[in-house]
Amino acid sequence: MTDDEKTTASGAWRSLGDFIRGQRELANLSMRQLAEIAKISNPYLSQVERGLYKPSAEVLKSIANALQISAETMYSQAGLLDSSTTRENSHHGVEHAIKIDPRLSVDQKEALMRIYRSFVGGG
Amino acid sequence: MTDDEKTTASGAWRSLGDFIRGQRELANLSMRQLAEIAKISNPYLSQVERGLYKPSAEVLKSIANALQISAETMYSQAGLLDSSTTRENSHHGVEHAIKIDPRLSVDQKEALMRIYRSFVGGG
DNA sequence: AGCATCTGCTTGGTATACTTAGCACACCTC
DNA sequence: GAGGTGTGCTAAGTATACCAAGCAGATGCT
Repeated sequence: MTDDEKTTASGAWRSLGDFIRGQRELANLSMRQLAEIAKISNPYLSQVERGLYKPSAEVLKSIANALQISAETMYSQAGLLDSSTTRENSHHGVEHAIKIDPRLSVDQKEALMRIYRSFVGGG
Repeated sequence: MTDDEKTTASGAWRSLGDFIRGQRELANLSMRQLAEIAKISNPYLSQVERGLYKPSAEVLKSIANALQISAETMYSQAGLLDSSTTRENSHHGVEHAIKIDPRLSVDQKEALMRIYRSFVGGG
């Protein structure tokens, strides 16, 4: 590990900072302005842009919001969305949909899964 | 502010915890097992599931990974993705997924639909 | 009974995300 | 020149995310 690259703020987070700074300059906002809108402190924004800290998802979302870009893009830049999972959920289709349905209880999910699997033969 | 509802862990985070616990039970994993896979400590997982802490996006992603669900779904549950990005996930979920599954026959689809609707109360 | 081994949870500490106050330099206006 | 306002950055503190050690109850085995 070099001095340039601290354990807490290496690689991806640095490029995320660059990305944010780029977007901020593109929007013609000063650090204090953006910080104000995003409801974070300007020193903190400074550290984030230079890759010294890895901001929490909440902050990330807030910044994305302030910069008028989608939170998804932000997370993607931050490496928080895995490449494969980004767009297509068609992979697991039914099973995935059952899993994440908030209206089903655990027992109901298990029942549906069992039936579905018996239908398609797999798994 | 009441004693039941601490400032740091109210509302949305609690339901996120419930969601995680549900998924964990669905996968038949103990806390220690899931914690092991997700590379977090089991006490921490305990607190998260009970809504005492709001986990960072990294942890969220790791848990999602361990539970074999998409990080996007996780963030969505955590309220970290704005409404616009939630699109195809929970909205037409199960019914749509069943409809377009090529491995199911028409009869099987109807059966699954009937069961699903009976679970969620007719919709 | 007694020991082994699960389960989830509590406690107390460390690491780090985040803030409030303030520095140093640049560009104005008087 | 001195004072005012803009920029980004540093330093020191607080809040909180996260971990290691260990407790209490449930189950099972001999």
